[in-house]
Amino acid sequence: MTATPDTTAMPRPAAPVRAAVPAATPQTSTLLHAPVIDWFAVHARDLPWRRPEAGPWGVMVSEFMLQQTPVSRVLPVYEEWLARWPRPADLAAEPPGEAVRAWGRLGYPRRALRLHAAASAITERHGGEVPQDHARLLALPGVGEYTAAAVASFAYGQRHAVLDTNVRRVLARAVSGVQYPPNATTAAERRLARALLPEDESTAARWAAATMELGALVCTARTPSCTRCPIAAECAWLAAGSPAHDGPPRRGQTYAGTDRQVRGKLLAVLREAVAPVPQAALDAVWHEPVQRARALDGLVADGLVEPLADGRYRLPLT
DNA sequence: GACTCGTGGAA
DNA sequence: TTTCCAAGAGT
Repeated sequence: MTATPDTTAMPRPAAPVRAAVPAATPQTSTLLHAPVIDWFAVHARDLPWRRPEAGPWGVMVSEFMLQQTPVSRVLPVYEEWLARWPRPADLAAEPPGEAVRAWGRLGYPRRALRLHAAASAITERHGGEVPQDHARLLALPGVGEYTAAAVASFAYGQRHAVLDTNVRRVLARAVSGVQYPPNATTAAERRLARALLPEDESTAARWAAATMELGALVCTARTPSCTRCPIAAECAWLAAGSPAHDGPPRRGQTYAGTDRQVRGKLLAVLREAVAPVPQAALDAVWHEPVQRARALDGLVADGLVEPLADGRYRLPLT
């Protein structure tokens, strides 16, 4: 286990005091790796994007769809998507509006637009092959720190810290001894995740998938099944008596009455329509004209909706 | 860092 | 019924 420097600029006077995170010693790592990886070997779900035939493109599509959306709702859309667009170039060859339509009700439809844009970039810049390099993945539209690491790790077997909400929760409990991680990912969490990463590349990739799956199936947000947990004996949170979360409340998301709800209703009309939609059809989805106009303007600004010269609207052709 | 951005199922 | 929350990214 190599100690990773946590700063790139070495001379730094008055380094900030770090939170008292339990040291991720080599002993801690080796203690956790085997149980979690062995558990994964037995309990991993048979998800289509984990099968060899999915390939890097399948992995990437699944990662886009799974951003803030549960597996159960992604499954059918994923299958249709890969059947229709088996390669990035297939998707890039169609208008972005078709991606938005096929996205259906997965939510956050800008992800569909970004996946289409990513497919175009892959086609143009990478010869139609999903890049392997983390930096090149990160440069694609809609690919952030998590997704770049996930594709590099799951599709190409590389060694990366894959920090999603599941992994963050597992580490918060097992190592840091708290019920929930902070609202936003911190530098301390990244340090911890990197320190816990197995040295061996393929082991690291399995560790990433295994910790994620553990968080999804056992170490869940609401009612974790600690009796089924392979590392219950090592869990700092359990050892501390499963103390309740303290600190600021985790942000709830109100939805009713927001612009997001209005945008969703507007876009739903356009997804179902086979021809451009007249203004009146959009006016019918929301009573309040100011908010309705703001939502529609936002959709146009985002490139999710295309206004026509005759006053009608449609999903974007370009 | 704080916000915004959809949707629907489960507790 | 209301609340929570689900493999985040971009601004």
